[in-house]
Amino acid sequence: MVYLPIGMKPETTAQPGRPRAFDPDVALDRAMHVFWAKGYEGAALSDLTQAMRINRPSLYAAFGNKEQLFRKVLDRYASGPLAYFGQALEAPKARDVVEQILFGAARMASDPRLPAGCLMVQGALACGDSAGSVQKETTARRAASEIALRRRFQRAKREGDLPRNANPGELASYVMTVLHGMAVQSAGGASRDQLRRVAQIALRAWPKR
Amino acid sequence: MVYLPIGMKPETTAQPGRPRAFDPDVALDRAMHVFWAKGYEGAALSDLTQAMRINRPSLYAAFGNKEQLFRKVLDRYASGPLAYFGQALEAPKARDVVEQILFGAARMASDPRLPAGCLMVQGALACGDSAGSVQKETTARRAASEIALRRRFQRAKREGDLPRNANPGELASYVMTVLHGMAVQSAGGASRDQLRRVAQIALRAWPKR
DNA sequence: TTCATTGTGTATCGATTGGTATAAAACTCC
DNA sequence: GGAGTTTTATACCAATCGATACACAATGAA
Repeated sequence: MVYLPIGMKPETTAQPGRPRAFDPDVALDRAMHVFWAKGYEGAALSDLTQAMRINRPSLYAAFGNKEQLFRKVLDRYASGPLAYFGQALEAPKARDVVEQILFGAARMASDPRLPAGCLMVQGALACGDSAGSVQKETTARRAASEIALRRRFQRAKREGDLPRNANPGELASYVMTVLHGMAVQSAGGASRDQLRRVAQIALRAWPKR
Repeated sequence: MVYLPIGMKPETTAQPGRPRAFDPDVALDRAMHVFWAKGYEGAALSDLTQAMRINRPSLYAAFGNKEQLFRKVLDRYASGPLAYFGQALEAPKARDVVEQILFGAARMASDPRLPAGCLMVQGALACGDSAGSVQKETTARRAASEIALRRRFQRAKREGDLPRNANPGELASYVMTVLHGMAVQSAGGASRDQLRRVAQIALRAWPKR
């Protein structure tokens, strides 16, 4: 164990050996775009290395293998394009949470700088046996988001922010359903305005206070 | 051109050559299950031939190639498991149409005899370049369903079945969004009851007459 | 400089992919 | 019983898949 000087990141300490010629975060972003657009199975290693502008051995040395790279991409996706979801959970009212999630999805899914749809949905929705592990991973992350949303609605119910007969689990499942449906619509070419109109209609199902 | 005897199907006429040892429709059903569970790219030819219980040359002789087999599977899917959609369009009221679509989806997506989710959604949502053609096909079919639904709502509006300020296009887009979202939820393991509760909530957004 | 260490680039690995060539088997027609 | 025709079964094809071996380049430490 080496104790690093305070305030000095491990990445910036001088390491012996040849320094890498690429920024891992930039490479991850490029890999994210490929997985996002083509899915886990549809993204060939040649597609990834070409987009990441690194050679194959560099990819394996820096990220392990294709599956581990995908998991790192999922982390980066969650803390990047999907960050609006976690922020939405902090909105003061449950209704605001839902609005921010649905309109945030409409904004992200139609960002011209990003591929259409949602990586958590189309990354590995249905795939062969060799990708079963990453399929479970994306499924688990979607389920985790739904649980977080349910907990948020449970809190809202305690705070009198939702009617006493409201069912937080069902409401969370409904919001996630609309969210995932918007991802499919986006993958099918839906525009930002179309997605926003869908979000507007979906909000009409929200229980009156 | 050969004129066949009246009332005699071409398939039942005696053909020269060795008769095929399998029922093409049964084989198609089995192929449908594979594509449905694994997606177009995730379904290897070895998976297909094993499930269809035919050899590779028989598959190519009977169905062309993998892509043409997938398209034939899509046709069979539309006229089989997805038949409830077309029937729902014939319901007398727009509200009944939506109910039949959403609850029909809940029933189909959780049929234990069928794979989870929806083939039109997870068959080729995001895939590599080689599958771009089938991706366009599934996208086009989803869009065609939305258009059919919009036309049905336009008719409902003319019939006074929907308020004058209702927007058939937006309503159709909303219903398709919920439908596709339910497919994702089903692929993630949602039960029939969960899907039905989601459908119930989604219906609360429907405009009052 | 010299050594140790790490990243880069090329070339390749075995396995699997979608797709066929070929010959035997099973039928109809003559 | 052949002749002609179509399907089946085995074996195989080139291409691509994810993953590496190896030699060399580029750095820090001694």
